[in-house]
Amino acid sequence: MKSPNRQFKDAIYEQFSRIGKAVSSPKRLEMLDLLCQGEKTVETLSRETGLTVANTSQHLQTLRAARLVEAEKEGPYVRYSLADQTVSEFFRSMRMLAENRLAEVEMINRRFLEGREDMEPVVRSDLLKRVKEGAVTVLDVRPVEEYQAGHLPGALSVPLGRLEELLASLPKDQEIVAYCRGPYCVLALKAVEILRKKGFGATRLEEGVQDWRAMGLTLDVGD
Amino acid sequence: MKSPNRQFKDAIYEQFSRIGKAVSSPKRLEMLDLLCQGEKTVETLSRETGLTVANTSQHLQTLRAARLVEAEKEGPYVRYSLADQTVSEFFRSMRMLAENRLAEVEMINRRFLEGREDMEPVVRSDLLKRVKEGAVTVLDVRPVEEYQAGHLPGALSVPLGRLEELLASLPKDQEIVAYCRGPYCVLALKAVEILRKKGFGATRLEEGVQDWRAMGLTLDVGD
DNA sequence: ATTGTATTCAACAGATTAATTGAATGATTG
DNA sequence: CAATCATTCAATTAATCTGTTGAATACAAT
Repeated sequence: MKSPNRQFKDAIYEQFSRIGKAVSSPKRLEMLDLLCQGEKTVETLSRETGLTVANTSQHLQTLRAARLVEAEKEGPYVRYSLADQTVSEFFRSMRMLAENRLAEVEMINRRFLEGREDMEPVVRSDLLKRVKEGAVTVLDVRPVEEYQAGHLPGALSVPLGRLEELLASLPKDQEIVAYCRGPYCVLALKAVEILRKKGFGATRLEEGVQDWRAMGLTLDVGD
Repeated sequence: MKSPNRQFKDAIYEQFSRIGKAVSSPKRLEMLDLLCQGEKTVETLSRETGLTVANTSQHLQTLRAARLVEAEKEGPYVRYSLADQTVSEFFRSMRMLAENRLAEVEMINRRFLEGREDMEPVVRSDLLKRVKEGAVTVLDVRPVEEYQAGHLPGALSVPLGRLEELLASLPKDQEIVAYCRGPYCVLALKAVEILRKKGFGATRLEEGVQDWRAMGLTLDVGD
């Protein structure tokens, strides 16, 4: 009974909604965010999200059905990764829409950061220049694999768990800037807390590598 | 029992998912797409989408709860409009992700366009220049209100319903280009069919005004 | 073969959602 | 004041989705 025109529209928007359905679950969004940092196994994602492995696997299959991620068997593991760089851009545009439009996001942020107000994110405009001049040390405090998948030029890989043991190799008299996965990741926050307690002049960089990429800056890959 | 860290993450992704939930329904996406063309009343949207008015109203409230659209009472009507230009950009990024990643979209498109293969979209690179030179006539075949909300510089407003009566005023010897809401809108397709039947040299422009805006081009507003 | 590990499948209960219907609101017009 | 119209609300049903559980697969290592 439907006109071909309506059939066409229904079919098209039905397809579009596959993307929407895939990103309508908080946990899937968390996974996508993690995958934006680099590929990960089911188990890793399960640990990071706090879901059971079976549940994680199912969510990943939902994401795969929407073609947002891809799976690849590697040894005993299955490695999931973003299907495409445009997925990362889409996720970022969604994140920014939420930040712009949903006042709740800022409220939650503020409440969580309560008592760490002094953690103002540093200005990033001339950061790279200062890194090159050796005037500042930039730490990538994410897991090593994520550092290898892409990091800011000149940044050192110092996973949060190994920060304490690497403290000795850091310059006491120089400004230190730590970054992690982005504004909603706590790794850099914790790193700065530790560094300050030990007497370092440390600040947090709010942006993650996705943001740098989106700003048109090139990233270093590997070691 | 949950760590504050986890509570924070859950809360944040919960917020992000509000956007995702809002765009997880085909009908809501169709509405958003329509609202990208300009503000509309509940009734108009109901007519365009083929939903009951009550159902349309409910979907609009879902969109409003996610802060994607805003409602404003105007006389006996309630006018809904996009909350923000970034919503339009987000929708576009979602549309393009679907086009890139979901092969089904192209298949549906091709099947629908079957038999109109000659409707190849025109190259747009030098279109505006040729419009200025008067070498080509551009028709905006959407409803007048949408034309007024924003249209290509130099385009004439010729709503599809009034095309027949306006045929006489169109140049027989000149190239005519028709555009509408975008690649998934059929208005321009129909316009071109009619025009060709009457002996005009007409082609279709696949991009809609959102695409032009995204390309950084300015639009004309009003008459 | 057997064991162990990573992942996936299948089935279920509980929660959420979409569409329908009919009634209610609320403002404007006669 | 009554009537009309656009919109919203409330209640219902059918469908879909999430997370859990326990079993099944696939594949190395022993």
